Amino acid sequence: MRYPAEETARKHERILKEASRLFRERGFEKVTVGEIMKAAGLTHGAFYAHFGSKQQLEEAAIAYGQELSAGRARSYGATKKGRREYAERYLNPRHRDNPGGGCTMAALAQEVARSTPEVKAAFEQGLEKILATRSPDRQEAIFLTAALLGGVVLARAVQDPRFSDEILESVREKIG
Amino acid sequence: MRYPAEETARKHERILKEASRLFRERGFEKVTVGEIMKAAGLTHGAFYAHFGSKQQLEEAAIAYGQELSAGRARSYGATKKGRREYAERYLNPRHRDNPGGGCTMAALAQEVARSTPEVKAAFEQGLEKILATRSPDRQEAIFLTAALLGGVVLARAVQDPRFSDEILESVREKIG
DNA sequence: TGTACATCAGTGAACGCGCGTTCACTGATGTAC
DNA sequence: TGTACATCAGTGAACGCGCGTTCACTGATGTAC
Repeated sequence: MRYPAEETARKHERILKEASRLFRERGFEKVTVGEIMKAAGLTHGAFYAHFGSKQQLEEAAIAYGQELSAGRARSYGATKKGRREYAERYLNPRHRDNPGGGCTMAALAQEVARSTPEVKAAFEQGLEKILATRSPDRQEAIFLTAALLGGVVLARAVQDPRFSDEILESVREKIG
Repeated sequence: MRYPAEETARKHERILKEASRLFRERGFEKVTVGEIMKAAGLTHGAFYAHFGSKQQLEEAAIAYGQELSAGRARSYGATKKGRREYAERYLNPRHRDNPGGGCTMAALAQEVARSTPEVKAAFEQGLEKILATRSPDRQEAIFLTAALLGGVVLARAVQDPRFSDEILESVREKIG
């Protein structure tokens, strides 16, 4: 049956939000269209009224997730203090243990690297926004982003929790 | 039919090598057992004479890839010069454009993070070896590894080649 | 303002493909005697 | 040293499951008059 336009828009947003979260938690491949729709409170068939394909959803979810990150990003100028605060928030066990609520790049950058030009473009556009927000010193912003990302990615990939903590702390101290 | 033990060992090694390369190029999920076996010059059915499952091959391939990296790693002490040389080799367009021949962590760390404890343990063991080889200053080694990794991961995930080069250069300069 | 009809988001069954895995079979190797 | 037989890596067909996608159908919404 037909639904009010406003309600449809809300559902569309919900699909995006849940897809973004699930993709960050488990990666594109390990999340099914059915799961996403279930998380959004719908059945899988309705998916194609909102997105042309899973591929296109991935694109939209990356854009959505990067937009979230850009919204959370704060300028810290290029001061030591600002940078340290940034690092403490990012290189944090809470962030490490909650990829679904965390940075899209730290969760999906490698899958994006192997994906379509469209997905990479969405990632890139978001990254540009995040860099611009973080610092007027572009080189500094790029370096900080790479180091933070690398720290969280490594911390998530190891098995021993103490080693993982050590990685977060080491990168934090060297940055700060 | 039965084959000489030595030949079987060579084939086993070939499967591992090709799996490691293909996984780095395209990720675990996008490479099939059939493709790996074809690359190794065999048919897919023979796979289960060498490995218990695709999962177990992933584990072995991570260990294999990390071993390769550890073998390539060189100690640079904690000197500026050594560090700069390291960064120049790692944060390099050639490395960026050749994931199949490059660092396993830069290609697969995020998939490892979502994988089994066994795969993460194999990753971790390799990382420990690489850290020990790189520098006696452990904190320094961890930081350098994170920054290098983050730089290559970001450079691979963006669409614009000039932006990608800029990322490599920025991280290189800030490290050096 | 009321009526007739077109629209379209949503449901759930079904389709078809690809993939990991299994299996019957082969035949040279390696071993027991 | 020779003979008989068990072993087992490899082949290629087949299986079965899960997934993305399609489709006939529903019925309230929104629109035309």
